[in-house]
Amino acid sequence: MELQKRLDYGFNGYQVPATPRATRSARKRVPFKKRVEEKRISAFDLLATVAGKLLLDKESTPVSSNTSSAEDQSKVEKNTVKEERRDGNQSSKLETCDQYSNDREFIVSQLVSQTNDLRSCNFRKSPSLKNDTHFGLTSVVTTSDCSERSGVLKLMNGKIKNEMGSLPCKVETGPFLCGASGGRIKLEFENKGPIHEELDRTDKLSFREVADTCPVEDPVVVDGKPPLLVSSDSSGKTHSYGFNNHLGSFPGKRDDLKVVSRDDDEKSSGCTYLGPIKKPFRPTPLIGDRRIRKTMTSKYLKVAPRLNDVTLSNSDENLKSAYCDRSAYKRIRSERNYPFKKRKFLHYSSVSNSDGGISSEGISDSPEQSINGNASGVYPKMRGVTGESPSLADQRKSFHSRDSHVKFRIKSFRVPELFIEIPESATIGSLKRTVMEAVTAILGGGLRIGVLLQGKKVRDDNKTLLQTGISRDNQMDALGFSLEPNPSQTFPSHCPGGSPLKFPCDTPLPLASLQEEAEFLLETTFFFMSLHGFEIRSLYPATPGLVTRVTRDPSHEPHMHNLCHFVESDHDSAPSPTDMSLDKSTTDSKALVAVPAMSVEALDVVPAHRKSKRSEVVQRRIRRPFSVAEVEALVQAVEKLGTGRWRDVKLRAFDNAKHRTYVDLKDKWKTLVHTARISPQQRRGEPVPQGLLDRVLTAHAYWSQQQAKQQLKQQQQPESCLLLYNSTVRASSRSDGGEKNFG
DNA sequence: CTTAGGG
DNA sequence: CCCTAAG
Repeated sequence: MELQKRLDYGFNGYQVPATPRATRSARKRVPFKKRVEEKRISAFDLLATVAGKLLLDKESTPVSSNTSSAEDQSKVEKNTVKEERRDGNQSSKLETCDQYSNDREFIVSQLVSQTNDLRSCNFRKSPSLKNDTHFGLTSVVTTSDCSERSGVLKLMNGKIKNEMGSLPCKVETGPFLCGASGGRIKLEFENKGPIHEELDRTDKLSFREVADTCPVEDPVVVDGKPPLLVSSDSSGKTHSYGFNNHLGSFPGKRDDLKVVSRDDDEKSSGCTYLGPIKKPFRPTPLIGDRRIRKTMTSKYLKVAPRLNDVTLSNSDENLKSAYCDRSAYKRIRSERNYPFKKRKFLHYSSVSNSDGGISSEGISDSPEQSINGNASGVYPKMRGVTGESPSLADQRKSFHSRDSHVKFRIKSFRVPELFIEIPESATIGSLKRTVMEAVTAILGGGLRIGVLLQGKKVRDDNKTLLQTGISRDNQMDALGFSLEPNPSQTFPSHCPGGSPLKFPCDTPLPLASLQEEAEFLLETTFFFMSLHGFEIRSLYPATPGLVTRVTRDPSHEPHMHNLCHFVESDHDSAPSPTDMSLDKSTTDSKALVAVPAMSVEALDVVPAHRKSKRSEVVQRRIRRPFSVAEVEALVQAVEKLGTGRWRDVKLRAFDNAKHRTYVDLKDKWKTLVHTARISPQQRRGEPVPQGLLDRVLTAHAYWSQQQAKQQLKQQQQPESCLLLYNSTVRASSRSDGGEKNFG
């Protein structure tokens, strides 16, 4: 047999399209690699910055001036990414962070699979599935050895757990403080190991909160179940005030979501957010691409504000805003089809409405505010000493008496809930990327920190912690932090029809750089993730400093592998992502689109001018050489239909081959012709029977001739056309129906 | 969306 | 297999 030569254009792999058409159109054309160049690392800086902000070290001398005077430096020691899935009615974590030794937790996201999505992967169906995304940052004060951190990505039972390794970076947070500015804020993040200075302090307490749990005092907690777990540091040496911040899950309106119907267990968990979304993450509107324009119909991840969440709050404003959001959302959806492909960018949804959408004034006092923040989990709560042991309390007291420093420890921020819709046939790589994108969108919009005290937003940045009362024990429980969209990123001008939406503009806190940082945050994060579970590292240019620090944890591979196998099994035996782990191709974004719930307005509002297209991680489809059988089918179809009707060929012979588009078939034919013309020795790949190749040449010659005649026909006068036509019919013994039959 | 072609 | 211009 002769070897078939394969034309190799140098691509390493492709992703398998879930749906040929949609997939194809959804595919990104811009190499992710090109876009993810410059500021990868800065993303982590942002992370560190955010975390750093929350790690406050108040000094005895209050500064009346602006917070800008404060100098912050932080080193990020560790970052852990986790994705957790909650079980339907039980707001229990399916999987708790097994490594709390890691001070820094980055809980990324949860996946919601829809009815028809990834069933084979054991994903729960949307209705019963509740997903929460957590984005947590924790300062490092642990004695555990963090020098070597390995990122881990686990995907099991619809749950992706990723633990990131070290994220080394130093961040200087200038002007902005976390709400209370009077004091000087010192940010300290250690890259390696524990911060020794703090280890010895006995006046610190560390608290850990279960990811899904909500603050006890949280108004939203309907069941009254205390979600918060308080734990002292196991090391016994490190004591600090720790708290978890939760960005409430983004409320998505069920009606609007085709994807997932959510359960109400969130209420019990008290982590739902109802505020309007103000800040959209800038979408990547590649509006210019006509192809993508139409494609966005069904495949995408949606995150929408939940109406029912709104009901939790009493405030008319909230309801109103929610309503507005909803209508806005509808409007958007109806009027706009966002290109599926382009929807790489999830819109950043704002966690708090306090800044803008709602009247800025009444918010702080309104009951719903607290409800929102607490219940929705939007506002991270600083865990108080609830249930703290006497000794601990004493320690803390002594601490306070000793000096006026207040230590904050933020265990994590919760990322808003994500909804992801992905075709059953989607690859694991697609799933990964989808999650990635969703998280990226949320985190990439630029963040700022909001401080909540007793459910009220502390707007005066110049107040000292002391003045605010944050330093008092009784206030600690009521202290919360929120991640909020950066106001500066909103672009009112982009609002459709002079959008009714208002954007926060009260706080100039965010640094321009912060936004930038935010954009790269996830990107960078995923860089690390890619080293582990996501296997997308090839997409990112190596970042020596970072890369070297992260080690791959093989133990996590199995999960991914299994899933991959599952998904891939539907198709031909394409190499599973695992197999191609080192390859560039891993993710398939075609059928996947992520749409942040809060981003409804964001879509309208957000400009896409951002240079960052980092989320466009779309990779090539996985390469799937044609089998002899396929070639046979192709040849047969082409013999019948000719070389100019690839769509028909597709329909005729590859209708059920989802991964073969007509373009693919056309390309294959091209290569077949080429193969047939070259010597057998030059051919590569699976040998194609010579007989088949002969037919290829024959058919190609025939149809080429036909094509030429066609053109001649058109150029010449009608008469000659008829003549030509007649002669052609005779010569080629056409079959009826205009299809050619080759013996 | 399809074709046709270059990469 | 990707990307795009054209229709």
